[in-house]
Parts: sequence; structure tokens; C-alpha cells
Amino acid sequence: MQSTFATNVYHIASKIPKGKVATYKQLATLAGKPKAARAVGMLMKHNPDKTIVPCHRVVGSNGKLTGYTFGNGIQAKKLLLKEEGVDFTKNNVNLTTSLWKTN
DNA sequence: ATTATGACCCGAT
DNA sequence: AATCGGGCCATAA
Repeated sequence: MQSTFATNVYHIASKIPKGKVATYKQLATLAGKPKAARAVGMLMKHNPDKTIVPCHRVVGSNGKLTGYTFGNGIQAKKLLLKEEGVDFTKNNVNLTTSLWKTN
């Protein structure tokens, strides 16, 4: 069992729809800690299960791909998102069109 | 229990 | 536009 924050973050991350991406800042904010973007990234790295936590759908607030410890790292992440229909701009995600909007 | 680190973000230069 | 530094959080060792 994990802390409430971690549980919240994982739960939220698991809700990210296919073809969309969320920023660490966004997850942190939704989890209740707008300043914990960093911690969110760490949680993603130590994510309990990739099947329920699509950490590849989480990018930097500027749409920049960061981290990813599986496969070829950033490369694999980029390809995955692209396959899911996320609009890409070079090595960055087009947040204007593919940012996950909660509501 | 304490220290150090990291898949971050923002403002300033 | 690019680079530098500082700040905040939770987790791992």
C-alpha cells in the first residue's frame, strides 16, 4: 500500500485516454500537490504496473518527452504516443491538440 | 532517521 | 532562443 499521493497519481495517470497526454505538473495538481511534479515523475519511474499506469502518456509541461526507462527510452515513448494518435512535433508533443483535458 | 537524487517547473540572465 | 540557478515533493538507499 502506498501513500495517498502516490495512489492518487497512479489512479489519475491510469485515466489518461489513449491519444492524449498529461503533464507531470497536471498530474501533480490533480493529485493535490501542484508543486510535486518532480515526485510524480519519480512515481512514474517506480510505477507499480505499466498496464494500469500508461506512464508513456506523461510528458513535460512544455510537451517535451522526458525519462522513460523501458525499451529505447524516449525513443520508444515517442513511437508509442505517435502510434496512439498523439500529434507530434519533432521530439515534442503538440499539447495544443493532444493535451488531456480533465473535466 | 537522515541524506541524496530524480521521468520537473519557473523565473531570470 | 538558449542557458543558469533556485525551489518543492516524494521515494530510494
